[in-house]
Parts: sequence; C-alpha cells; structure tokens
Amino acid sequence: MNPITEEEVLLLHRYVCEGIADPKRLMLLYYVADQPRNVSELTELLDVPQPTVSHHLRILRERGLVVAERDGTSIFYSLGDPRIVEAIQILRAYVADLMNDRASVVNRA
Amino acid sequence: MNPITEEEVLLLHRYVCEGIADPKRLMLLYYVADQPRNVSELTELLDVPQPTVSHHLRILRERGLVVAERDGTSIFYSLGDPRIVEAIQILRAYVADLMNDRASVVNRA
DNA sequence: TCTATATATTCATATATGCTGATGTTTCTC
DNA sequence: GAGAAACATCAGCATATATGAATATATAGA
Repeated sequence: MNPITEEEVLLLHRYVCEGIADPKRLMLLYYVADQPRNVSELTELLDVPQPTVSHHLRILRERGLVVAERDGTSIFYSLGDPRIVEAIQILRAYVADLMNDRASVVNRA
Repeated sequence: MNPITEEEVLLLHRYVCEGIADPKRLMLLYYVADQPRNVSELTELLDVPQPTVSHHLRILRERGLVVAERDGTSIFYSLGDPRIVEAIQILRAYVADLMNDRASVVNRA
C-alpha cells in the first residue's frame, strides 16, 4: 500500500473526515447527491431549524464537499465530487455486513 | 442512487465516521493495514503517550475497524475490514486533486 | 424604495471529545 | 508467589463542536 504521510492524513481529516463526521451532514450529502436542492427543501427534509442546516452546509461547502449556486433568492446545493458518495457507499456496505453479522450471531444464540 | 434511511445514516456515523474522525486514528488504520502491530510499536510510531494510543484503539476496536489478538503480553492489532482503507483511499485521491487544483489556481494568479 | 422571502451569521450554552498522569489488569518468567 | 512488562481503564481538565434563537444580509417584486 502507498504509505500515507502525516501531512496527508491531516489534510484528509480536515477536508473530508471532519465534513462527514456528523449524521446530519451525511444526510445532506445524500440529499444533494440525488439532485440539487435549495436550503428550504433541505430544511424540510432534515426537520431542523434553518440556521442549523446553513451551519452544516457551510462546513460542507468550505471543504468542497458541496457546491452552492444562487438562483434568485434561493441557493441550490449539489454534490462537490461524486467520489465522496462513492466512498461512503463502500462504508455503507461494510456497516450493512456488520449488522447482518450481529443479527446472525443473535440468531445462533 | 439507492436512497439512504436516517437509521442507516446513524449506524454509518456511529460505526465508521466517528471512528475515522481523528487524524491519529487515520494514521493507526494505515499502520495496522500495512501489517499487524502491537501497542508498543504503535505508541512509538504515533509518538504520543501509550494511554492515548489505547484510547484510540479502543474506539476503533469497538466499531470493528480494527481487531485485536493477544500474543503473550503483547496485543497485536490489524485491520478489521479492507473496505475501510479502500474507501479512505478514494477520499485520499479526492483530497489530492483538491490540493492540485488549489496549487494550479495559485500558479495562474 | 418598501416589503417579503430566502439564506447566512452571530452568540451563548450544552454536550462531546481528546488528552494524559495515575492506576489497574493480564501475562510471562524465575 | 514476586516482579516485570505490556496494555487497558479511570478521572479530571481543556478544547472543540452542535445547537438554535436572534439578527443580519441579499434578492425579487410591487
């Protein structure tokens, strides 16, 4: 495996891991990966106050994980790079297996 | 894209994202992905007090991201699932591009 | 320009997390 | 069983982060 440097890890953490380290931000990434959505839509989908959504969108935006485009008074957000969700999909499969394993352990008991 | 449920996101966050949301833990994952290593080795590699290493290993272990195996007084840690690093590699490539883009923007200025 | 709508920012608080010295536990050897 | 080595846990502190009410900013339309 290509050895990773400490500097690389710090960048990785700063620009990606911090970004996805919150359940609401994960949901936001999936919402905007599906189609561009404005803040009002995302606020309704997440069911939290609008400032909370803007706060999380800012964190995602500053890291390039989402991109914003204004259309009139609305601002539409979309996924910054498809690899983000691609990577999360792999982790999602891992978690699914993890849960299946636990279930089968319970069934054997 | 396969729609993700809120429950799935919570599990994903709890079992993976929390785990990789720290630079030291990212380094640990890469160290043990390379080869199984005991706590003493990891303590030396990370250059932090041993309790700090054990603290992070515990978080990784509880989530299945690493597995522990005792050999005498030593405990060797190895990667729990290759998909973890596979996913991180994708994010790593993304960050590399992000940095290259920034560099080229600077060069054009 | 005035008003309404959409979004961002500020600020205070609560919670979570990382850190590490001190201490406990497990295992090996003699 | 005593001592040493390796690792885990505890406990207290410091820092970071999420939250959301209040407020500011930006745009569109009248």
